[in-house]
Amino acid sequence: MDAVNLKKLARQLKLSVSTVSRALRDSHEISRETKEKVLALAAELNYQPNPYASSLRRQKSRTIAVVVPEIANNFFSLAINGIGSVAQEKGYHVLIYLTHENVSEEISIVGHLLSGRVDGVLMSLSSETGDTTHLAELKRKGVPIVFFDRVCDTIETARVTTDDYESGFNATQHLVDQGCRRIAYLLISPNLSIGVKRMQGYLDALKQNSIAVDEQLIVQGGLDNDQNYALIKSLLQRDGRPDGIFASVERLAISTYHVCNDLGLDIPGDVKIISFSNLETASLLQPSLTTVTQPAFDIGKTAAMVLFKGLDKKSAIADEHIILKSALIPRASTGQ
Amino acid sequence: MDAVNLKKLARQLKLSVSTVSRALRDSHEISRETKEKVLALAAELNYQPNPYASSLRRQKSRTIAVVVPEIANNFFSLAINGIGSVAQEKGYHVLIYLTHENVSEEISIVGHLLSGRVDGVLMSLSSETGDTTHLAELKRKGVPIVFFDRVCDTIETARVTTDDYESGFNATQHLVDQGCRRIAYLLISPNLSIGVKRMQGYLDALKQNSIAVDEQLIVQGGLDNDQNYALIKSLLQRDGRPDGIFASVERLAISTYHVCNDLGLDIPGDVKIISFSNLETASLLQPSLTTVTQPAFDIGKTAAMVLFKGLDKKSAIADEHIILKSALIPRASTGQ
DNA sequence: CTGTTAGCGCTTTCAG
DNA sequence: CTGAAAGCGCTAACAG
Repeated sequence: MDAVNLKKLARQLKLSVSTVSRALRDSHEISRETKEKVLALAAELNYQPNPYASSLRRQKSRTIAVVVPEIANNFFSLAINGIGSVAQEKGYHVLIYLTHENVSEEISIVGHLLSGRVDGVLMSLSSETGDTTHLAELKRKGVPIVFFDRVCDTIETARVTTDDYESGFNATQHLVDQGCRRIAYLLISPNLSIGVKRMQGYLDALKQNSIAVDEQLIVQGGLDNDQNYALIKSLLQRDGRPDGIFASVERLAISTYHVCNDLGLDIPGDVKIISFSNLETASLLQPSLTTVTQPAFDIGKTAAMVLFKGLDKKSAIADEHIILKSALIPRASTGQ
Repeated sequence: MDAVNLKKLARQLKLSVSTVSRALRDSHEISRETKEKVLALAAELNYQPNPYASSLRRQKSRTIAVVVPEIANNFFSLAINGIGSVAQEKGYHVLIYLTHENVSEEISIVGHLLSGRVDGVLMSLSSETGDTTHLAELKRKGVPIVFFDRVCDTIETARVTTDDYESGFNATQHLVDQGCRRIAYLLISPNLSIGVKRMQGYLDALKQNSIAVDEQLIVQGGLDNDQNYALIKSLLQRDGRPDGIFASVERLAISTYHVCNDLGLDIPGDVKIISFSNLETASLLQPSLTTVTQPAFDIGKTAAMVLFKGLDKKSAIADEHIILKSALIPRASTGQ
């Protein structure tokens, strides 16, 4: 009984379904009065077009998928905010898929996306993802993809990241400038573009300062916080303990704080720490963390804009790499 | 050329479209060999059913909407995780909508949801939401809704929250037990069920301890952190400064920390603080925050389960209030 | 067990 | 400017 559809509007207005449809889409080949009548009744009955009928017919859904490893993570939350802001403005709907840092889940999700459910995909890779044939397949099937943050360089499409190499370099240089000579680098996965590029910056900064690389100081953690805690603890208990630590992700910096706390190490007296982190979290830490802060919201927003530009023009997404600058912030200010 | 659909499979197998359809849905009225042949070809061609055709025909989309005020907020992120875990298991897709704590956005989103795009809605109200006719309308149109955390008591449907009243009471009692007598209560909106119920617990706890309520100690902040900072600062600079503060949301506790820091007030020496907060954030604060921790993941999971139960049975969602216990944790442990 | 048929609600030719 | 008709891909009667 409820179901307000075109047929009902047409019957009530004594018009054909197609005329009503055109009037609602503001077609130029409909008279002004007819349009007004149609719009008026549509508003009165609160007509909502059936999105699935429309999607089926037009072969586009005005829906995009956002595929991220996790959501309880300030970076991804902010990025999703950015994506949402432009999606909403463009009248697109956003489906969220979480891989939980898990390739098999990622593959299964990407498989679903072959169905035409979405017009495009925004994606940040899981830390387990090494092989990328599932992504190549998605691309091959013509689904527009834009990668953000954790990108895939082997697929010809747009990537949006921060200046990972430069900020890795600068972060390391910052520690050197503070007098550090034994600088550790913490990462969570060798698969991830971000960890690798930031590390390249780290290595080059060391070289430029004529500091020998000590493999022992490069620590690869994982997804398990307890394990990371243990790894970092043993790093800080070794003789020849590092005097500086560069954490390539926030979570590792937090574990480092906990370790220092428990070992009674003074920050920054005994060990200086710099990390990729968002400011809010950093400002909670005492003494506050020196951070490299990514413009997470803007990364999401930019990635979405690039995708929509492609969708609007119905052209393939350009194979470009957009790099947004992150900021090195020596000390997060506390309150205001 | 690509488009693998039922017609193509049928042609290639010399079967009718309906037989193929039934075989894929594992109907019991199809022979085993036919099924196997169909499944084999479907797998080979990597057939993905068109979700929109199916949704249109069946009038259900296997999609739910999650409407939340924001996403860069640990509680909602975790709740969405919980929702996602059960949605994925049930084969449902999750559309995310953000209201940004804004009624007008909420109304517009709810309006979209009248279209039949989703089979059900999981929702946490914006802090501005006073009038709820848009929600009543959604309910009236037959869209199943489950509220979680920030619920709407005037709509007959399921609500999932923590024990807001009890934990408000216990939090206040905890401060009294610590020797506090001038206990302030911080909230962000008088519209929100959570703020009100927690406050009722606060008031009753004071009464039970024969402590007079001082209206001056009930501070209503808002969405702007700077303003909250200022309000809390003036609260702590008054003569007759509170000796205990109960923040009904994490964000207000963090502002309180910043104020105390800047005013040189010792926590918990000068003022004791307890707040609804997640443990991870609390453990970053020094000295660590005494918290009331909500089972955010489980709240999301439970809300989703209640919704899916209704969808499975095609019955209306029961008008029930499910209450999950939150935990009062005197001190977040640091490391590990 | 399999096929034929009739739509779901919408957009879009093609005719007037 | 408006209408009639076809069809997007799938499902579900209804036949056989």
